[in-house]
Amino acid sequence: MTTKDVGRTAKRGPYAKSEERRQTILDAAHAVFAARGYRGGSLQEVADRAGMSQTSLLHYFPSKRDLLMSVLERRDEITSGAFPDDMEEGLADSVIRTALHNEDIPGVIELYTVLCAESVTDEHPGRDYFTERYGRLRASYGRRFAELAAEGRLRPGVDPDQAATSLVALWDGLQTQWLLAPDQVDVAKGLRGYLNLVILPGTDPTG
Amino acid sequence: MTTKDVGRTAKRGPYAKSEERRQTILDAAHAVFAARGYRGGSLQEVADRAGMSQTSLLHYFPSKRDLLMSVLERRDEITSGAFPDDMEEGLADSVIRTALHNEDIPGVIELYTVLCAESVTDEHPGRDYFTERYGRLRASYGRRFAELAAEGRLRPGVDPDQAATSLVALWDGLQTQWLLAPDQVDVAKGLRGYLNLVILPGTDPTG
DNA sequence: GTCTATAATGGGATAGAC
DNA sequence: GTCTATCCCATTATAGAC
Repeated sequence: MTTKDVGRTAKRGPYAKSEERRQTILDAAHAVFAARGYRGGSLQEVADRAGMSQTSLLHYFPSKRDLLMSVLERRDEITSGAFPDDMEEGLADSVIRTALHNEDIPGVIELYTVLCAESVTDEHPGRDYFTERYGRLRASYGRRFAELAAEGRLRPGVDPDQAATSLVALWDGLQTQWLLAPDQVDVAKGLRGYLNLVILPGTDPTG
Repeated sequence: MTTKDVGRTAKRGPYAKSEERRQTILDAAHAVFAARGYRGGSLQEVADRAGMSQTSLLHYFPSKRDLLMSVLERRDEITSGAFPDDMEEGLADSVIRTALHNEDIPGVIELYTVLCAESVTDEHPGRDYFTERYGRLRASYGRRFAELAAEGRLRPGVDPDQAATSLVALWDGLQTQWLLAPDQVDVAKGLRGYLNLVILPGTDPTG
């Protein structure tokens, strides 16, 4: 959205076409890395998809590593709405909505699952990104669960921070199984099941 | 164990040394694939670790793909005891024990996490292995939860099959987070937390 | 900005001597 | 069984013409 607006408001600016080109490349790279991983995907394949030569691609992104980092940064924009801090929506509803939303965007879950696990390998450029991302997610959901606990809406004995870690872990694990057997695994149902166990029903409908 | 026994009982047989060599290679390949993934790891690096040339390695395993499949098969032996069908132990205790056991074997969790996610990429040789493995795990744990349900020890409203899927998903996801931040994530604790939510205490101490 | 050409490196796999 | 030598292919990245 931000990008398109730039394109509209600065259509004749010196960077308008260049920015459009960058977006095309990022789309292509997203698809390639999702389908083949970072190490398994090649700049040539990205260039083919983007309709340009491999060297032209390197004019916009000076290295494969840079390209990956830009893809990861843009992923956050695509899935924004995924984070629980954006509205007065209940935690459970927010999570389920985001899970269903992501299933509808081709390649988003593949990219995330593949690159995340690949990032734990030696010298992988995406490692810091995922480490920091998980830290943020645990802290963010931990706060939400703590709020629920303060309202007496967390099941007794459940630790907010552990619930946050487990929610994120469950989500990731369900997506992995879903990618391998989409007919046998229902991500949203699994998340709902967990959240129903942990969160007690409240009088406030927005809980 | 099987391998060592073969070595002992057939020490002077024609295949004893060859089998030993194969095990050395599999150890090396396990370490390399765990640290760099399948696509990121090279036969040369495996050969270096095993103390032989890359071509000698290919004498024992005709292709990189064959090597990977053998590593995956042997992984099941290394982690045997991981499956809940081997003794009269409670489901929860069995899971926790296996989780702690795996943490102590260097590279086992790395290998599993990295290769599993990598296997969802295009034309990855490990894909069928992980798809079938998940199918077996869901079925196996699904039966265990169903048994508990029949004893009235599953929390009302919890579906046994969904609990099985979720347990496996949670386990995987916790391991991924643990690999990226071992000081901030406790796999066994997270699993125990989930199992305590789902399984009700029983009079039988082995439940 | 885009391309061709190419450098520089590394990959998996094969042939064949010993 | 083990090695050297090599093939053939792919990769990322750079140089430089246009």
